Amino acid sequence: MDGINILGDINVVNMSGRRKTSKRSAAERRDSYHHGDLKRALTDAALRLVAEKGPKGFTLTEAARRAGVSAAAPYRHFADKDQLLAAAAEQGFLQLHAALTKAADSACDPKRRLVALGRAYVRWAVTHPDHYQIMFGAQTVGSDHRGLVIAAAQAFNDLFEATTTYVTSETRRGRDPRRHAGAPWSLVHGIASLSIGGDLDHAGIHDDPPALAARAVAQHLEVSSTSAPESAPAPS
Amino acid sequence: MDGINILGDINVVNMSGRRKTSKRSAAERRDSYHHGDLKRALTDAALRLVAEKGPKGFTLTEAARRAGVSAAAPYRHFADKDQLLAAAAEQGFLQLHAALTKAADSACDPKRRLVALGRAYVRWAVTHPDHYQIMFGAQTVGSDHRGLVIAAAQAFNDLFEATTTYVTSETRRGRDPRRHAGAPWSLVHGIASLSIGGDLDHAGIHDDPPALAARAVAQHLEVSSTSAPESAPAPS
DNA sequence: ACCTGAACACCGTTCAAGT
DNA sequence: ACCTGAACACCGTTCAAGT
Repeated sequence: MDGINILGDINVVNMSGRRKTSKRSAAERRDSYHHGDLKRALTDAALRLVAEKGPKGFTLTEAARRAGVSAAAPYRHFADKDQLLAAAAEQGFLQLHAALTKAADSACDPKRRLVALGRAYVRWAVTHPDHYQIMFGAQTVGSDHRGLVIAAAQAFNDLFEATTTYVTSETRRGRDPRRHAGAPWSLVHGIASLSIGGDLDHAGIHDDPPALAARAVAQHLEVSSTSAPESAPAPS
Repeated sequence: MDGINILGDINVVNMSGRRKTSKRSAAERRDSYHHGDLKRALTDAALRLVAEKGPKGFTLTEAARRAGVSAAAPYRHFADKDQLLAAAAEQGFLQLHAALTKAADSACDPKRRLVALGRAYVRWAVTHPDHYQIMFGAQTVGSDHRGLVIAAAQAFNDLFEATTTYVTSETRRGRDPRRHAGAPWSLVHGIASLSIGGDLDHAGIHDDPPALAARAVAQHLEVSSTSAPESAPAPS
């Protein structure tokens, strides 16, 4: 096995020792009968298709074509089309979780942390619109994909934890702090969705979405606070 | 023409005078060669399909089948599948606009009005999840459907107007009040989306979504205000 | 003016057969 | 263990032909 997988790109894997260097298209990159990391190649293709043609532009056949395999090949790795999308969504939630964790570590103050999380959430969403659309297109809840549900819960839990910490530190009655997480979560998801959908732009709201999120979360936590609402906080 | 159209349901229209009362399925309701109001029957079928099987459960063929016509018949009324969805989305935005207008009239105080709008927005969304999913599934922005874009703008404008009125009445610096509409809009859209998607429920947030919206908007407008945040305002 | 029937390309999925 | 090729049902769309 002399093949080397390059994560995040189509793999040039070969069980045999042959080399073919004349062509570079996805279909030509495969030297042997076996692909090597078809699973990854397919989720990557799904992301690219969504980025190019929107959520409805993804088809299993086209993804297989781009990966250079037959239309039946994906079924060795995914039960069906939805399971492929679920796998892509899971990837997304894991990345989002990582981004949120990193943002949370950068702030000690409970309020600043929640603001940082809101900004990081929206920033990740708008820089990965293809992922984000798949994550909330394939309904996370109804999915029977175990990993997806867990990964999504982890990402959302980052917001919940920060909200809980803030609420219990600031408020006199700390009962049911989970209840207070609905608003900030909805706020950042709404900004992300409307921004990716182009609705904010179309309505004449051209603010930088992450900055808008930071401002809005800060304002929501306390009306008289933080930086002046006129000037958005500087991105980290 | 003795046929009478019943808005909001499959029509029992006939150009001829024949009657057929034995069956009641959609396919059997049509007595004559012509349907009568196929356009409406198709958008209704689309809504029902989305309600039953989710946004991906809608197919033009199945909608035609339920309306009792051939798969080719819809093309006399809509250019393609997306145009049918756009028409359904337009209906939705008109209804939402009406609901918001009604809610706005019920409150004079700028702040209470914005709160009422937020509650009405989410209430309409969660009581019409099929419509709402179509409205934000078929991306409103990129659509070449003139009526849809206008209807959507009207609905959003209800929120903008109320926000502008509030901001200029309350704030010292009233420049660019449109900018302040992004947060409340994102908030109510986020609550509506996450609620319809089942994510809020799944995360253990079982609040009544309209009440959550009212609370969150009120809190966003001013932290020390209105009714106690512990008890949700009573629905109108 | 509106609808049907047949046709075509394309997609999701299955399965026997290849490597 | 992984992939291909052929097959089938189904969907979107078109068009000539019916009422």
